[in-house]
Amino acid sequence: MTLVELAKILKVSPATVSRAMTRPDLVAPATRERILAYVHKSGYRTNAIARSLRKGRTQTVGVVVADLQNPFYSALVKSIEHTLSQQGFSCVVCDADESQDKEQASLRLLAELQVTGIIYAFSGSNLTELRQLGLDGIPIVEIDRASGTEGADTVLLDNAAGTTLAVEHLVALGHRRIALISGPRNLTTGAERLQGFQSAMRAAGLDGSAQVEFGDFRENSGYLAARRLMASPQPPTAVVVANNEMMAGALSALREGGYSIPHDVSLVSFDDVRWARYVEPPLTVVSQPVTAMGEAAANLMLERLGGRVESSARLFSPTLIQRESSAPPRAPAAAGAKPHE
Amino acid sequence: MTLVELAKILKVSPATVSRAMTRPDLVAPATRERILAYVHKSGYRTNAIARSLRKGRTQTVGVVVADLQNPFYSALVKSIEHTLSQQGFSCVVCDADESQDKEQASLRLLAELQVTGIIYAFSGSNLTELRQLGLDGIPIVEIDRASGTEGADTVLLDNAAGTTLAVEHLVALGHRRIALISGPRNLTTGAERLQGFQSAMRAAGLDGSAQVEFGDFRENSGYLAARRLMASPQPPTAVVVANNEMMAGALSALREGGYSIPHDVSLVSFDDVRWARYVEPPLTVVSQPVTAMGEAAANLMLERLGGRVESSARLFSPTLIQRESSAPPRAPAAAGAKPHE
DNA sequence: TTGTAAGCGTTATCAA
DNA sequence: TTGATAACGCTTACAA
Repeated sequence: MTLVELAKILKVSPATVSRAMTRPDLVAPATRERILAYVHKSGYRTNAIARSLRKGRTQTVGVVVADLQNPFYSALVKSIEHTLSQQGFSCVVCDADESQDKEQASLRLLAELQVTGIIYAFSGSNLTELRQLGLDGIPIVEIDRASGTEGADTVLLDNAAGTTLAVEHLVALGHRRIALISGPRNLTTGAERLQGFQSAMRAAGLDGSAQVEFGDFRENSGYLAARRLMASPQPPTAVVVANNEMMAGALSALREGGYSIPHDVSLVSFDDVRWARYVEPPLTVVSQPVTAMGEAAANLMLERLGGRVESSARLFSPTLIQRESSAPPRAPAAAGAKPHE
Repeated sequence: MTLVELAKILKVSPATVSRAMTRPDLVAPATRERILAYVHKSGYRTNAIARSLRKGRTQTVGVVVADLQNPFYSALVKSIEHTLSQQGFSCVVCDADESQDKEQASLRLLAELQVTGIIYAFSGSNLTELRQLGLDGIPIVEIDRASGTEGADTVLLDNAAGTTLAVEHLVALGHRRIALISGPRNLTTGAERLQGFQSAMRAAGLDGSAQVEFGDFRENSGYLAARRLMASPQPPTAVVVANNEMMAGALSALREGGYSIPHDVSLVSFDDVRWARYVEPPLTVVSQPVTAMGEAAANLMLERLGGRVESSARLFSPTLIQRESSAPPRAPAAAGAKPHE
């Protein structure tokens, strides 16, 4: 059923039917009621494709995240979808799978779909290409990870504050040999968490470069990094892990190695995902206000679409949630002390 | 940049440009190369909206799930998106939030968007309305939960086999007082898991109706159900939980109540989500082949769009993964025995 | 092999 | 207040 057919049946012009639905005030009450009644009865639904072509814009927002299965991102997407759908927007969700190729392909597809805006968590694509992808002129909200795209709104965590919180907590417990399992340096979440770690270590009079292992924010890289750390001549007494996926891997590695947590090694990770509190021991984590961040991203997008021109940046603060994976080191770890030697 | 502008610059007709991109074989090699070279250089991207309007169909599939944050569904969505995006399809993802209203609204939106098909996990909407939503004629693949919509393809788990597996495992361990935290009976996953539980109990000579508590597949209902069970005059020695969200709630309740697992009560739940193996104790679960199910759903959709007419049903089998949350009951639970009395 | 022209279902402009 | 008409950007008969 199309609008023209509807008009024919009702013996009015298509324009009138269209107006009755979108600008009811412009239509005489009697006509309006008659039209709306029939529209309702017939189950007619506007063809959004035709409308979009005519209006030159869609009611669709592209959402690109690095990994849909990471509970942090799925919570983010849920929150974004919830906020946008209430305003009549649909979300085309793309999973970049932490891969730049997939991210590029996704952005290309979104450009073709003429999405009215994009909310995305950068996975490393070459930014200059972004504009060439046909995405010029549409609002972009970057979430979690910034790409540096100019003009984009951002919804970010104060990442350095997050690792600082973690380090200070561990130092207060008496740890000196603190390691970091970091994310990639080309992502802001990787670089900033690393930087926060190192400056907090220096502030505590410790060497922040000594024990840093790099992963790719995926489970397996956390596993490997933890193994490397524990195999080193002076294994750390505490490890900070830069995201929840790598933490899962690190946990496996430590269990496999027979280490008791927090007895042999303390652990602090990012993201207060569901399982963090059910795990044994319950994890001390740096928590992000993920629902609020998703809402903020969606609202920034809505504001932009509503006409805001100047770009806006929202920075959220992490909080430390102390649980049982962090405790004082087994023996006072005097700097340079080498047990078993 | 539109196709017409492109044509003007290249001094060919729009039709030729279109053909060069979509049916290259119909264009003379020289013209074709000249066109494609410039298309590439200019960064021109087809306007999918215009194309869809003209062709009468989109390359967009609607995906509706009950709860994006439930790791089972996010894994499903990831798998679906992965498979479909490789074929050039986009996914509009909607979170029904276990609510029929939201589900209806989502389906309405998808109808307007002219999605070319819908993959969805039913949340209880009135089926007859589905057709009136303007969704008639497009392929529907139901996943996880069936609504009974005729003509729809289905990708389902053998749910009854799942609870049967759980009950048989617990009976073999010596349990007699086995309870179920069930999902809602109006969802097939709720009804079938309940039915499998009851028939397996009867097969073991036990009363399957005695201890069944109903939840809504969300965390809090699992918490409440577990509390009710443990407060009963004869608390169960083992509990089967019908999904992972309610399991999280049940776990909280049991820990709060000071019960030791599996010493005081054994636990078996559904869905081998990430945290099931990191939790203390690691959970015995009925596992679904979630990635394969997502792929199957996406492939059924692609086949349908490719022309298959007869409907197709894929049934997947659950497997039991034994971990440490299930063990023999503390004392041999002779039927009718009432310790402490 | 290429061009012309119609049309997909809306909405905006203008005229009545 | 309503209607006629053009246009959004593309694809596809059909014609040349």
